Amino acid sequence: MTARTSTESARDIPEATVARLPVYLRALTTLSEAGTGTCSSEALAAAAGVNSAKLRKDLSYLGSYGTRGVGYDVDYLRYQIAREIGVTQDWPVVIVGIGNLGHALANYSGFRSRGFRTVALLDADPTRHGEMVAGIEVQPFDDLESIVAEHGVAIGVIATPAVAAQAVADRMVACGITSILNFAAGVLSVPAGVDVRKVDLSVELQVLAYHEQRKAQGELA
Amino acid sequence: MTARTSTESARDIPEATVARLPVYLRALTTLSEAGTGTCSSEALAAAAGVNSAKLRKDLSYLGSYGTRGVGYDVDYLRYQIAREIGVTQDWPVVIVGIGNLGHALANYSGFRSRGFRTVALLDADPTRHGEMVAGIEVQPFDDLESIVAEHGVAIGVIATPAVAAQAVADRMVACGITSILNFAAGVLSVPAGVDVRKVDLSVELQVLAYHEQRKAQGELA
DNA sequence: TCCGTTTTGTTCTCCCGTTCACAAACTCCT
DNA sequence: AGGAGTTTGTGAACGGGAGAACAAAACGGA
Ligand SMILES: NC(=O)c1ccc[n+]([C@@H]2O[C@H](COP(=O)([O-])OP(=O)(O)OC[C@H]3O[C@@H](n4cnc5c(N)ncnc54)[C@H](O)[C@@H]3O)[C@@H](O)[C@H]2O)c1
Ligand SMILES: NC(=O)c1ccc[n+]([C@@H]2O[C@H](COP(=O)([O-])OP(=O)(O)OC[C@H]3O[C@@H](n4cnc5c(N)ncnc54)[C@H](O)[C@@H]3O)[C@@H](O)[C@H]2O)c1
Repeated sequence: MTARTSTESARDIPEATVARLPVYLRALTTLSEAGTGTCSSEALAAAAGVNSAKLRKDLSYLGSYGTRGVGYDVDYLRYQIAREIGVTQDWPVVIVGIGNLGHALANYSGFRSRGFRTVALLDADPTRHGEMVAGIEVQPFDDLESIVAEHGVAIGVIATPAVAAQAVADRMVACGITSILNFAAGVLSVPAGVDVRKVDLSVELQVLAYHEQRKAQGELA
Repeated sequence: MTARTSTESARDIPEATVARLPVYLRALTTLSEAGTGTCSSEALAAAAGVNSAKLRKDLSYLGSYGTRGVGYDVDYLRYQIAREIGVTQDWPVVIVGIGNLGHALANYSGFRSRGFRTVALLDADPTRHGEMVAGIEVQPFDDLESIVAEHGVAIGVIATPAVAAQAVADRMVACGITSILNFAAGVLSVPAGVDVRKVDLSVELQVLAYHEQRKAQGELA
């Protein structure tokens, strides 16, 4: 239902912009680590791989954090974007399905360093229980409810086979998870108010194949 | 350069549509396996998780493969989409960087079944050489050129740390690879004519966090 | 053969996102 | 203090994609 109340918080930022903010954040972190104190929209845009006009417009949705004639203070802007995205706080995450992909995700250090803390690894297969992955013990999927309640988990990752994905999503939603990152193929149906993002590597490769095929066709002209 | 010659092949399909064709393809495969011979745009759209008008418009770019009053022949449409995307043929692929993620990718059966054949696993770390992953031996990264030449590889996957990604991409491009799927963070710069698609899991999680934060804010109203 | 029903293919309109272009604002130099 | 040079923030034009709506086409039954 999500009743979209009147206060509806501050301004709302276009989806396309939201998807780019993390990219800017990473570029700023790189610049900061390189010792850069200030940068122009042109320089930051180059580092992020976008058009500078687009970058400025994106940043303008957050407020006026730059100085005309000078540019942006790297650390200040970085903090503002991090705050806007919500990665100044720590987000507890559960990963369900500790197979090939689940192992890789659990071992990935990039999540922790960006404000996401894996609080549990869950799998339905009893033979996997007790295994330690990246310092965390694999637990039964049935522990989901208690873990979510205990840690206040809002974000869940699904790395199970496609056939199990909908059932896993249903359980997640039922116990209060409102954001899901799904690696399984197929469409997940969830109630309004729950966000789902899907990562589908096959689609990516197939899009590449399409363009590749067109290049090949063009060559015999 | 890619000189975009005059013939420029048939009609060109909007990018947004190209990205959805693989989704339709998967939905059709599922329907076919379930024994469905014919389906309406409404039914297929539901299976693919999109609007039916959008689906029909997408399909109209390929041609008129439906029958008014009846719908689409599942297997026929499936073949037409597969042909358009280019997955009726077999695409040889190399994966570079056989760490956490590289292992998961190599073990993933979904690629093979969709027309992508992993012909080599490459890593710069000598201690990994000789290891068998999914029936393929990990080879030195320096074998890249000979493997690409031998198998006519056009698509490369980068699963190395971010610092190595640009160098790997350069080597790939130099030996004739024209499509890259990149899992490493940061921006790859490649010459015109080379397609790069990037998968960034941190970005996905951060977008979820943004919306999650907004939901939380709304609640205290 | 003719009419009602179903469903496609396409046209039209609207909206979101991208990009251009420029005034406003700030710095630095003289 | 003033002018030249920079760079931001934004108004406006533009392009592409999403969805509604409908005419054209096929089918089935009488
Ligand atoms: N491996 C990859 O590189 C890759 C790439 C793209 C997509 N995917 C997708 O990601 C998913 C996982 O892939 P994978 O290669 O890790 O598969 P996998 O078979 O190695 O792992 C799946 C895990 O999920 C567990 N599981 C099964 N049903 C479950 C349930 N109901 N509840 C909890 N856990 C359950 C299994 O025990 C297993 O450990 C698949 O849907 C796959 O299509 C994987
Ligand atoms: N593991 C994940 O779930 C995950 C998630 C998101 C993004 N990523 C990204 O994917 C990439 C790989 O992640 P990972 O966890 O597998 O890292 P990893 O360190 O486990 O593996 C990297 C592999 O690349 C090899 N390598 C390093 N330099 C190389 C070079 N120049 N040429 C060839 N091979 C080289 C290393 O020997 C190692 O085997 C990283 O950029 C990471 O940020 C990983």
